[in-house]
Amino acid sequence: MAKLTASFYNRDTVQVARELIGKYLVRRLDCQLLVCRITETEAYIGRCDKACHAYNYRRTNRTETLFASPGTAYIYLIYGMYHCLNFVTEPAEEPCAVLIRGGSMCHGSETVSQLRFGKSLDQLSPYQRKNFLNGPGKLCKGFALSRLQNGLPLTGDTLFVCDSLSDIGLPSEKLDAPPSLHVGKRIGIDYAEEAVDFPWRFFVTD
DNA sequence: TTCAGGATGTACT
DNA sequence: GTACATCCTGAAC
Repeated sequence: MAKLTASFYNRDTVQVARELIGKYLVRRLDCQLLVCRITETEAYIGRCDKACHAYNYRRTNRTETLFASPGTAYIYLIYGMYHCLNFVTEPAEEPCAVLIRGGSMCHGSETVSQLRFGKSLDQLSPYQRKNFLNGPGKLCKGFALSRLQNGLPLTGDTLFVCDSLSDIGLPSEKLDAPPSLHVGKRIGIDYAEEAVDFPWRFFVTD
């Protein structure tokens, strides 16, 4: 299976965040594959970014994973009940990561529906279908990701990213038009002073 | 369609 | 004690 290697993540964090848009996030759960196309990311760079948990190289139990090798999953609990999935970037000891903020479902929808809502796909309201994976907490819940998966290597078989669905033996998507990439300010970091204005969020619209 | 408010636990001061 | 890289529900429009 062709998955992105550590060298993909071992680069400038903003560049990695931009290039992750449109790639496929794959989660192996028991014998099933859950797959979505990544539609929204944000870059966090510890050496200069007050919004980053490891700003100014602050190293605590929670941020330890951010200092790990590029291509490691950093997953933490937020607001007491939700989790956020990040990919560690740049060389080890540089605390940088890309937050995966949202996705568009490709494969395994029924399982994800059960994980998210405890209901079958055909029992969901239109509102629930529309807001299936459009947020970091939703994506983690739907893909069964929690702190148990913190530190997992993205070069393994449990969680990884690939360029194309054919890389994992699924038929390719046919998109009506190549989605256009948007750039903007990051979300939910109003406390971060000058860093609130950094244009480090990337997303596509449907 | 948007809005306010509450749920919830951990890290850090 | 306070803040937090969020989400859901229900009420009003």
